Amino acid sequence: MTTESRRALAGAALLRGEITTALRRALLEELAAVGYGRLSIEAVARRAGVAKTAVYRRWTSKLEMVLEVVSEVAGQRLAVPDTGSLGGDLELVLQIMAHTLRHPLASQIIPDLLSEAGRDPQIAQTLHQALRDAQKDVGVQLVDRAVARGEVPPGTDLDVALDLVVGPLYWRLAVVRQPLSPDYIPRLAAATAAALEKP
Amino acid sequence: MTTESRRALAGAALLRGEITTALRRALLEELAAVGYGRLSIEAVARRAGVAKTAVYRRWTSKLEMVLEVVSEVAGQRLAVPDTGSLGGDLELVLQIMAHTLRHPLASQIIPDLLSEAGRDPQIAQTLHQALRDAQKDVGVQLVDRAVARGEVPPGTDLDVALDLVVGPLYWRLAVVRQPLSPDYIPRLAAATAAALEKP
DNA sequence: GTACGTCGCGACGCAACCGTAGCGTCGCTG
DNA sequence: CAGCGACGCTACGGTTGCGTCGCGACGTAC
Repeated sequence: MTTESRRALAGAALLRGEITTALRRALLEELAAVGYGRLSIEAVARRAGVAKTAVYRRWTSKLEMVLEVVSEVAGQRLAVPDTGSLGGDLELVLQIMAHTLRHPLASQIIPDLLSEAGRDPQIAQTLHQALRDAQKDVGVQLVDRAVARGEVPPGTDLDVALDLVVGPLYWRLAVVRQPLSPDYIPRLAAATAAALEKP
Repeated sequence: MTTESRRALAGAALLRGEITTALRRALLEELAAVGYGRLSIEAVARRAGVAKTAVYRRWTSKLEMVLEVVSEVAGQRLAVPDTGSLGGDLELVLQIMAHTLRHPLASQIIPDLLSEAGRDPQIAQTLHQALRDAQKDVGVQLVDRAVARGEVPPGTDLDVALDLVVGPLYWRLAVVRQPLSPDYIPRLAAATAAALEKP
């Protein structure tokens, strides 16, 4: 149940939604600035301009707070329109990915939490759940379509295909952090399409 | 100048190499266990079974310690033998990468530090230097050879090519952390070769 | 209009880590 | 063989974050 709905239902003096919003925003900013490891509840409250107890009234721990806020952001589904060809679909998906990974907060938070997922099973479960869902979207909307069009053979290994689509751009933007030349994404899309089309 | 060479040169009562070694090892273990953000010098010394001052005599800060130890490990060059075909070379490189990324310490430390590199320019410079060198090795030994063989066109975009080789496996092993099926690497190598061979 | 419940806020004791100073010891130097 | 320099170790004050408690304020219900 969201804070707002609770306020609407009860009409009583419950959590003030404006402060919850400020805390959510402050959490993401702080997460990007110092990372999960160094994240302190004090700093989040300070950044939101709010007392520490405001946090403890809403979440019981740093982990719970991060999981709730992040899973809400990460849970958004992605609709990929059908452009009519595998190459076109690929280019569109890569453009969307690039747009997301270029966001200053996202480009810091995503690699940080993914690395933390190697230590904390709860973070791992939450993030890998979100990843799996997002990848399934891409797999269904992109690979399955290409199979239906006859562009790729039906026996295509979905595991390899997904890694081929997502891996290079993530490596480039989130790991090596090099800028993209203007025609990088079209080239990458073409090369990836070639990899998928060959049996 | 290394500790050992200083001892050999001066013959005086200098840093004991055994303790330096224990600290290096402890640093890597601690780095894998808690990450750079939470890393404390106290914990490293404790893990090495040594007093805190032993650390401060060798390094002035946590950052300097990490940079020194990590850059030594990361600086090792990679020689890729010529198997005679692009597909064979690719499969070999991917096998070596997979072997490295499966090491328990490396699989934790590498993503952690790479994510920290987004915040700390010094870490970024050190790591991206190492990455650039390693990628150049792969580029020269793998792509250039393929061009010489006539397997790929001379105008191949090296940026895209390198991301295509490294990205998918890194994504799979270091980010999603899913196990590899036995024929995953051959399939990935074949698909990547197809992506490179098409102009 | 009054009483009650929940709010945000500042203050508190506790624990961990930082970086440094003083101590006794060991081994090379002359 | 005497002296000295660098060693590792224990101990210390200062800082930061944790999680909790009691206070006054505010709005709702009766």
